[in-house]
Amino acid sequence: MRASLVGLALATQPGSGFYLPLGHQGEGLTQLTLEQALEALRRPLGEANTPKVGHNLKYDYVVLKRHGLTPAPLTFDTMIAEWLSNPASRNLGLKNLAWVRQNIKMTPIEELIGKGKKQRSMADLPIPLVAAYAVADVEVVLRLMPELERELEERQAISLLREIEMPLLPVLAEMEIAGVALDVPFLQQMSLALSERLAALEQQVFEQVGQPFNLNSPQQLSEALFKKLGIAPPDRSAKTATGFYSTSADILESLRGQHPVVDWVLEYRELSKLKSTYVDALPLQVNPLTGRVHTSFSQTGSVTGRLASSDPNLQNIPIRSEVGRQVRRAFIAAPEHVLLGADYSQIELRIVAHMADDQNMLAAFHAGQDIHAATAAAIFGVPIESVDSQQRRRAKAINFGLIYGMSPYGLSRYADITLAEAEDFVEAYFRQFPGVKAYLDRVRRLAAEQGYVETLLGRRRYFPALKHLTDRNQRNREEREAINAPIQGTAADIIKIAMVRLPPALRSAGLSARLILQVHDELVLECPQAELHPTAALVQEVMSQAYPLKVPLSTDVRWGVNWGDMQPL
DNA sequence: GCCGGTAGCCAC
DNA sequence: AAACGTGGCTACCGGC
Repeated sequence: MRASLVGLALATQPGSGFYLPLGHQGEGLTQLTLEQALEALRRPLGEANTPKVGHNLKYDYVVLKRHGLTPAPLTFDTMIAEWLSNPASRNLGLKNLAWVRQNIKMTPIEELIGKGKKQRSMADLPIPLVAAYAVADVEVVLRLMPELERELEERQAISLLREIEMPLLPVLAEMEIAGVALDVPFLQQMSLALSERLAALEQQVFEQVGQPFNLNSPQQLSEALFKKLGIAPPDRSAKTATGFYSTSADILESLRGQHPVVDWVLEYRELSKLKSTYVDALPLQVNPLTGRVHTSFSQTGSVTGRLASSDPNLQNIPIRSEVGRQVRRAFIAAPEHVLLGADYSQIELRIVAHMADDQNMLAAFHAGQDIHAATAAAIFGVPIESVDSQQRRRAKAINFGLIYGMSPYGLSRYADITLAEAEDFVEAYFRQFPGVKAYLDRVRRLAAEQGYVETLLGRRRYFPALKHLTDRNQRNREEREAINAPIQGTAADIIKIAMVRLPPALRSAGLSARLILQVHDELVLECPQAELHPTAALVQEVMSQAYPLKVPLSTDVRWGVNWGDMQPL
């Protein structure tokens, strides 16, 4: 969203490439103005009978779209293809890919523009140099494509590419371009208030410790707490790799009540995290041209099929604490618009119920029950109406643990219960949900035997070494990853289908809402106020019907003028 | 000044 | 802090 167009390299086959210099400093375009050149490109770049392929096409799409050009149809992206073939690939960059797959040594970009402070723009280089570099890029893509296509067919991933990932690409690009509005004065006011509170907390801590130090330094804080104040570390082994006693929130929580500074440090940590990561950082990310924040969605950034968001990451905006929720209130709708949020309810557990074909779990979802309460009722042997909050909380921990490939040990830690209790709960759980038990055993076996696991739509994650692993820790870790991947990945598949279908569905219905964010199980749209109800109904329909399971895909919709205060529809 | 590792923590 | 999955960002800190 910040780049400008310097030139365009195109090729129809290896050896045919050419380069159009469009934005070089004082050179090029001797015959045409930039506007004329862009106008001449408009039709061929959009020509339906001429498929476009490339590497990291979302980047090209965003830059071209900002210059008034919409490349289409986009049929093959070698970066996405490599990632689909192996989501753990470390060769997603074109230069790496060319080397490992074609033995082609490509010139690193630093060799042209340098790096660090002295880095220059492509626009400042001689045109022939840039032309050679850019043409190599497009020709290598054409050389890589047939091999990747064959491999995807072999691995039965070609339909994932054609039906999901390639259609998703322009959807993500449009979301990035749309961006989201931010209430900067609101955040600035918040920043001042946080500064005051942080300074007060810091003073209180310094007075207790007897001297000032850098409260943001875990090492200095460790010294202060466990040496100067003589607080007893809860566990001799709780030292970090650097030899200091850990000061993590977990540890500090367990020390509450032992010394007043502990509460102050915890509050300081919470507030300084929010201030530095969100309150102060987000306003700096507002694009001066659009006045909005444009995240970058990485389509190849996870091993499970999820998206990742960066610069800034808008998939980890706080919500759980009250001050955190305040940050979310800074994300606002444009004038005359509202934000529409739609999220899948318990999608991962529904996927487990479906894939495990567990009759008890399927029945709970069919009955529309609160799944954690229903789980508690099952494992504690009480009627669902008499499940208390502690039972529900423990059942919820087990359900989460299930998705993460839990061990009783991990559960005991997370749910704050003894190991023996955790073992009892897990045993009761599997007795009540035998289909789930059988499913987990099956996934572990398949991961080892065939060397991969896959989602309902065939997205694979490979575990080539699992069969031979003798290291217990390593083996258990890979088994947990193998259990989690099909669950998390199927949820990712499903919301991607909804995202691909939503824009044409909105267009057909004559509605002008735009997708602006995706947060794994949630979509956020910016919607004209007057169109809220029909849009909400359509979004709910498209999401719920994206991929029919044995249980309904329940979708909750909410709206608000900001992302922090949303009310159900 | 740049880079990478570490500690810690935000989200789903 | 850890044998419970997937990510990204900030501050610190030491090396170059």
